[in-house]
Amino acid sequence: MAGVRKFDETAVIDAALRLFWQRGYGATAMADLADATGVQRGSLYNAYGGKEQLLLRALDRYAELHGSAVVVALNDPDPRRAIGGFLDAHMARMANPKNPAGCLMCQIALECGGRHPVPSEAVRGSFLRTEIALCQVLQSGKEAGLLPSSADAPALARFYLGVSRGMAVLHRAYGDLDPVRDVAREALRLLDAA
Amino acid sequence: MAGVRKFDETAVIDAALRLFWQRGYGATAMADLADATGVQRGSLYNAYGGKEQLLLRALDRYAELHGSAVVVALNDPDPRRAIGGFLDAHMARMANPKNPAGCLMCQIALECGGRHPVPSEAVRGSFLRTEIALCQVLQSGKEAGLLPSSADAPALARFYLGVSRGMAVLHRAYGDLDPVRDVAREALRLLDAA
DNA sequence: GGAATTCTTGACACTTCTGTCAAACATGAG
DNA sequence: CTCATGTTTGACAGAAGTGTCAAGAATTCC
Repeated sequence: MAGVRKFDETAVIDAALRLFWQRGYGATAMADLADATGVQRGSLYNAYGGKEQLLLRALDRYAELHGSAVVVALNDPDPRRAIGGFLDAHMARMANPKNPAGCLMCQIALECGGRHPVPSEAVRGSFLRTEIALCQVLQSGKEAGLLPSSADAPALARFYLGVSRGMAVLHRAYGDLDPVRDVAREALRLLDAA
Repeated sequence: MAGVRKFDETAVIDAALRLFWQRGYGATAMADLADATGVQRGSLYNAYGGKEQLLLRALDRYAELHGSAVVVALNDPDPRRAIGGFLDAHMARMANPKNPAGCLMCQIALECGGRHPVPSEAVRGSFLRTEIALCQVLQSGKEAGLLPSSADAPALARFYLGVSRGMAVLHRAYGDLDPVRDVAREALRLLDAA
């Protein structure tokens, strides 16, 4: 193999991740990416094929960077701690001033919904995987007697998924973490109830 | 006043509402609006000034069309019924196949966050008003003894605001109302607990 | 009816974006 | 050293978008 790639591929994907997250898909131009990375536009097309593929790579990278904390949290066998950690992981991401506000997945879900089937499907898959992981924790907790037998694990999983998405929207709209903390705290109380 | 406006202004705003909701702000071109309404682009600029002002009008119209049901629901003195009605109003909007998926306010909150201060502020104001209305219902309910005195009305208000936003994101991502219903049902249980 | 005022229309200038390509370049294999 | 292969570069073509404007059209007021 001759003609070796000169730029740092991870740096390019990270820049794409950041720009798509900050500005959205449509408002991020290939030229912005070229500016941010110092890589020529032509090279980006050569290496990745186009903007949409770059978005898909960015979505994967996002899951890799920010999904792992979520997965770790959900490994806790105690559902209350697991869900608490799940919400905390989201809040930690939002509290980090290096990250843009909100959540890339929500951003893309809303912007690309319908109009860009491929990234939409990727986001849907990510949501679904989260839902399943939440459901497993809740189901196990129920079987271990840590949750009342009346608890509806699939519905609760969707609930906490929805709550986490709502937190991201509020963070983006308000630019403040306080309301987000309130949402998480109240949401968690649902597991204490019984 | 001579030279009377020929087109139906409400129809134009409604078309703008629909397009911005469906496609987002950036992806909707003035030409799309011209096509959708049969009004020439130049007339739209003459009448409204530009795209951003049209968005603001659309946001107002959205609040007028879809906010009233929410307000009515929150007039109920029983907080549980009020919040239930609040969530139902959102679900009724999403269940209507004539409406695009999700929620225009969320769409704009995410897309315009930071980059377009004026509409962002409009959305933030709408969120804030909802929060206040929710808080009042909860506070009154607390004072009437319909909620435990331990209930944190401002936090619960933010919680239900966040839940409603999360429901919109899930609706947009999944294109299905079932997960949304689960979220609402579980969220409402928080008021039963005590 | 005439005049003033406002709206409409189509065209224009300008900017921005996407995607492509040929030529120049660099590097590893033989 | 030479060649083959893949990368970089800068330019190009084309599409789409925004906002503006002068000329024409229509309508109300006097």
